[in-house]
This record gives sequence, C-alpha cells and structure tokens, in this order.
Amino acid sequence: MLKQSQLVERFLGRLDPEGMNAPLRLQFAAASRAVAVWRDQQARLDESCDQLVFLVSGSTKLVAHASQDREQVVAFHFEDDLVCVPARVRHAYKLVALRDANLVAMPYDKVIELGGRSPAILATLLQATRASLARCREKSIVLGRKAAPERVASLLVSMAGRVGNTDGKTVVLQLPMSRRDMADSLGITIETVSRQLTLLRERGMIETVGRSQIRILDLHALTQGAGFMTGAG
Amino acid sequence: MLKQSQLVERFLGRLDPEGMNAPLRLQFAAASRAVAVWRDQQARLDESCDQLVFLVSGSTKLVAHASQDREQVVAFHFEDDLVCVPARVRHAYKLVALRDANLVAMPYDKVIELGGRSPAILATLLQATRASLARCREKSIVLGRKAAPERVASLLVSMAGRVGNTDGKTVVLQLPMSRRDMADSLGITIETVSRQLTLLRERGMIETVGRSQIRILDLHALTQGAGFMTGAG
DNA sequence: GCGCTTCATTGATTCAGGTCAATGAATGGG
DNA sequence: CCCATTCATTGACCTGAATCAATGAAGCGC
Repeated sequence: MLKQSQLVERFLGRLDPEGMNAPLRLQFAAASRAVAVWRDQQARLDESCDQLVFLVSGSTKLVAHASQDREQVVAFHFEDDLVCVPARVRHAYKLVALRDANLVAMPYDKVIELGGRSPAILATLLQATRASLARCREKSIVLGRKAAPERVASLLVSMAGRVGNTDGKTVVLQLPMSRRDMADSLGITIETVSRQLTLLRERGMIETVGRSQIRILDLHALTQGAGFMTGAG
Repeated sequence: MLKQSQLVERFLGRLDPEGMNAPLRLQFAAASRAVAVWRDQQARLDESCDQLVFLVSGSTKLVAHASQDREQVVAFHFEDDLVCVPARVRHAYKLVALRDANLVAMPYDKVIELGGRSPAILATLLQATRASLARCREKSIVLGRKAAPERVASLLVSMAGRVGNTDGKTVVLQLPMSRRDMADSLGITIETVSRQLTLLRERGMIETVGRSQIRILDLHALTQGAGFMTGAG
C-alpha cells in the first residue's frame, strides 16, 4: 500500500511532468486528498463541485444515475487517467472502483485557482479533457445509432486499444468490469451482452476464459462488426 | 456581412479576453481562417487533424457518420461557442450549419503551439472543452438509458437553458434544427419525435407555432418528464 | 474440496419504437 | 399570390431488444 504522500507525488508529476516549484507543490498537496477505494466501492467525493481525480492505480467507472434503478456508465478509467467527476446538477454522478484503486482527488476549481498561471498544468488538463471528450463523443455515436451487435463489438475494440495485450496474432483482454458494467455502458441489458458475446464466440471471433478474460481472435473482423469507418467512406 | 478580419478579431477576443500581444495576434490571424457557411452546408475543414472552430454567428451541428446512411448529431452549437471538430479516426465528423453561420477555424495543434505558453488562452480552451464534455456526458445518459418521451423532453429542457427566451411564465424556443436533426441527436426517428411532441401538446405542456417555434408552457413538468434528478435522490 | 452465493447464459414472451405508407401543413420561388 | 416541394404528422404493422424465468458456471468462504 502506497503512502498518502507518494500518491500525491504521482499526481503532481502527472499534472506537470516538468515539476512545479516548491511553494506550489505544497499548496497542491494541501488541497488534494489521496483515497484508497476497494472494489465495488464508491469514492467518497464532495458532490457540491466538480472534482479532478487522478487514478494512480486500479480501474474505475464513472456512473450517472438516470433516476430510480437505471444507471449509465459514462466512462471507464485505468491507471494514470485524469478524470473530471461532475458535481450533482441534472444527474448525480459517482466514481466506483472496478478493482481496488488508489486515487487522488481535488476540487477542480481549486486546481484552476492554483494551476491557472501554469501553462504546463493547464496543457495537461486540456489534453486529458480533450481525450475524455473524444471518447465520450464516440460513445454517443454508439449509444445513439448502433445496434446491439455493433455496441458489444465497439466495446471490445475500444478496450483492445486501451488495455489489450497483444499475444501473437490475438489480443488478450483482462476486463475489470462485469457484464452488468458493460451493459450499463452500452445502454443495453446484461442478457443482450451475453447473447452477443455468444454469437461472437460461435463465429470464432473471440474466446472467453472465466468471467473476465476475453481473447480477440480476429480484431479486423471485430472492428468491421463495430461499424467503424474503414478506409474511404 | 462581416469582413474576414473582423471575424478573426472576435475569435482572438474570445480566446483571450484580456487581449494578446501584437506578434501573437499576427500569428493567430495568419493561422486561422474565417469561413461563411450557408444553411445546410458543410464547413469545409481539414479532416486530417482536429480543428478548433469559433462560431461567430449562426448555429451549427456536429454530425458523425455511423456508416452508410446513419448519422448521429453529437452536439449543437450557438453563437460564441468554441468547438473541437475531430479528425477522421474511427468515425468521420462534419460541421454543418443549421442557419447561415460565420465561423473561424484553425488546426487545434496550431492553437496549442501558439497559445501553449499563454495561461489565459489555455484556460479559455479548458473551460470550453469542459463544458462540451459535460454536455456530451448528459447526452450519453439520455442516449443510453432514457425512453423516447424523456429524450424529447430532455432536448427541450436543454434548449430552454441555451436559447430559450422567457416570456412571462412560458419559455419560447426558436429552434434552428429540423425534426430530423432532433431525431439524429436523440437516437430516435423523426416519427417518434413527432409523436412525442404531439403527446406533449395534448398534455398542455407545449405549444408549437410553425415548424421551428415551440413554446414551453410548463417547464417544471417538462423537466420532471425528462427524468432529471429533482431534489434529493 | 465442498457447498453457497453471485454472475453469466439461454430460452420464451412482450412491447417500445422502427419501418412503411399516406395525408396534411409550411415555406419559398416564380 | 399560388403552386410545388419539402417537412411534419398520423396510422398500421413489424422487429429487435427488454423482460420474465430458469439453468448453469465461477469464484469464494469455510
């Protein structure tokens, strides 16, 4: 288990790889808070304002409550990700650990206040936010205009790019999320996820080992099945 | 019709309200391009890299091609918005004018290159990108977990917040987008949009005048119908 | 290593919204 | 001002995914 100070150090290094001056380091350290979150547990964050969260280790999901029992997984995060967890406005968001996670949190306003004069810090935040936006837009396309088979294929291709281990011609995914998480991310039910995975299995495009390992046997075909643009269009 | 130089001036003022120094102004002016785009026309932008677009006047939609004839409207934009139009990667994006628009475009990399040492410019971009991300996430919730009635209500409430004119107790919307645009934004068909608007009309929650004006008679009820969190949850 | 609990898979049925088709209202050009 | 064309609305029917229900497999504690 890493110490609080080590976690914060990593956070500061991520914000400004060049390294910030000592007084600023102290201010950031004072304003940030390192938290360990166990699997399936929700990070206890201040919901009254946006929070910047740095994921030192583990993996998390950002979940929005769409009233009652409906939940939408807005994003998955992995080691080294910078995440903005929105304050409760129209919907309530929560950050939940998929696997035991270490993270550092800080009110976003405070980050801007302290880092607002540092181009390096702002550039890091802008870069991270642009990446989040790009992924969120891709997700909107999937949720808005794709059928169930394409949705599941999209998730697998996306995960291949983020956490896939290439093993010869195949890609091995050790997915930290359950079928429910996948379903809540893709806007479908767990049954539909399961059925689609079965279809992909029958077609020889994937193999599954246990609940969390998926081996992609034909990434090209899977990418086709995800309905992405291929070459000219 | 505004002159090229005036459009660029507005862009620079939006990027850094404090005003940037003369050499930097010249560099930005040289790298940016003012474009007039007529209604229903696509802005001709370089698709090989992300473009930063400033909407001086008019309104636009950011559309993604989800293969063949399926289109997803990723976002709507109004006067003064800063938009990042993504390069063609997994999907092809295009920016289309809903009403005649004047915009200024510049490769995002170039913006970072020139403005990367200016905290004010980076702060503006970060702010705009965070707003886009917040809206995109809200859209993901709508697309992933909401039924047709809630989707249409969500759009109206969202538009009320962005372009609504309060007129006594009611909110008047002069919407620049067609039923098709709404449908492509909400991940449903034009027929379903039409049916839901009819239901809202029958329930006395809205009135419509012509094709583009909608008067919201009961914003509170509409917000309830959108499935947003209300108070404690 | 065995049983318990949770999670995933599979099957039967239902239903919201898509598709197809026709009618009706707006708007814009001549 | 009128007509033509596009856009919106309404209705009938169909389909893909949700729901309901049951079985089977993994993983965990003892």
